[in-house]
Amino acid sequence: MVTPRTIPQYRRLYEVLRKHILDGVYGEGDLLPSENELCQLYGMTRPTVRQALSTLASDGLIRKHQGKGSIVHNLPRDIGILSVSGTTSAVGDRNLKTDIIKKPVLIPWPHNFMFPLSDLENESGCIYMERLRLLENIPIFYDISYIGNINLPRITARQFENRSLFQILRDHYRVEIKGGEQRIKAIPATSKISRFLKLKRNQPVLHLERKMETNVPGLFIYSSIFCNTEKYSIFGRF
Amino acid sequence: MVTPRTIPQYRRLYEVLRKHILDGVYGEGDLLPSENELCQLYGMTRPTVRQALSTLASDGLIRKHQGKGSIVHNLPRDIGILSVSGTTSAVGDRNLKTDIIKKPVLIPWPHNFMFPLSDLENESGCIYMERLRLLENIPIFYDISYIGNINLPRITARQFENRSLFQILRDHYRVEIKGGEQRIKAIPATSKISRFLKLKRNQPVLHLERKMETNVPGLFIYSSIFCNTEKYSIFGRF
DNA sequence: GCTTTTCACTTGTAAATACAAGTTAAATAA
DNA sequence: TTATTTAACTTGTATTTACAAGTGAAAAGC
Repeated sequence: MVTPRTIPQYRRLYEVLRKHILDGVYGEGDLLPSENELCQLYGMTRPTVRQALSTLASDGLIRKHQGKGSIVHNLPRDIGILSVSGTTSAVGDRNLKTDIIKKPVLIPWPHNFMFPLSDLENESGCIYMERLRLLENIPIFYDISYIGNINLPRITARQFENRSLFQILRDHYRVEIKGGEQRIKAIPATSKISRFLKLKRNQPVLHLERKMETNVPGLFIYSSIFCNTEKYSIFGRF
Repeated sequence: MVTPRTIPQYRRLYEVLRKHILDGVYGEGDLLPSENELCQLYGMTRPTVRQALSTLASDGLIRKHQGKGSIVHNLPRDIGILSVSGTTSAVGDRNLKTDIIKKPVLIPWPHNFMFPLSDLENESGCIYMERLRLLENIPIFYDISYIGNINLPRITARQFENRSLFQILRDHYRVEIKGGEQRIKAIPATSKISRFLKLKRNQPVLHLERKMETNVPGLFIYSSIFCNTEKYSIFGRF
């Protein structure tokens, strides 16, 4: 399997600090312990600590200032699906409910798929599902997912209501998202989309087409997401 | 001054490799020289080389594979303003023309500005300008910029037609973009926007509100960008 | 001919060390 | 008291060294 037997030290420290920030142990504007202090606290050397901190910085959770230190930033209050970086999808899971529109089924890939496919992907078909994600009972995302049918036994039998797709992939199949690419457009709502997102016909909708890379070679996850941005914005860092 | 007297080695290597990739010296799918080879070629050590490569990887220009090497990815064919990361705005400068709608002027900040402002910013006002950016003579971006009026002498007198705003800030004021945050929405085109972007009224338009941080403390650059995504998509990596 | 093993090469992780450069506050001098 | 200098912090850059782990092709064995 592709499972790393041991999680790297810098990764562990990253997870710990990330949790502390999100849990509020370190609040907005606080200074993190200095790199040397972290070395002592967690028994690592500075390059290792710095590797963890630089990941936090690229997540936008901290800001580094030469001579001062690392300052907690933690501001994402809008919807943040743009950054699936790190470990979890960045949406605050609090009030996000997921409705399954179409349960996962194994089908051939659609013709003229939004991204080019490899031969292996084409041969093995894809697992298709549709979900609706609601924030405070308002439908926000209409999410169509395509998962390459590569080494994911019994995935169509799983329950996707409560846990997120990525959580299941991580816990049961050790699949992690490493990164990806996306295209963003503003389009008028089709009748289908307006029905799901409870919008008027032709109202502007954000359309995201995403290709996500995983730690499993050859396995990609694709999403076509339609997003009602009337009340909420998509938030991102760069 | 905030000027680094010497550009770090890893930065120089990053710029060189980036240029080579964008110029096609290394093509899509090619293997970059191995880290050890780059060490020899440029007279650096491996950590330094790796620092350059990891920046390229996060730009999405290469993909690293343990045991194999660094593979050139270079696929951004869509418009890539989402990632101002690195040195230049990521739009291919080839066919991108810029029209000045409103020349830069010093004004007070608008009421109810899209981002909260510091006291210092509020006191000193902002430099305001409007630009229209055309791709193959089709208006794509209607860009409203607000620059904190902090230590940028004579900026309102400069020519913004040819060089990009960020280029001028970098060359003349040594201001570099370090990162930022943004909100994205799909909105119906107002009459003003539809006029500039040559669209029908109420047609969906992508709206980006961005706050960019610089290497100058207290200096932020804000943009409100309206984007015609009928023909082109916004492209991004994560 | 075919499979298996080995080996050389790649990137990944980690330590120990050194100095440069920005920041802040205490100590010093006017 | 006020302004300046110093010193003790911080992160940034860079070298050197070592071993782990993934990849792929050549070599060895069947």
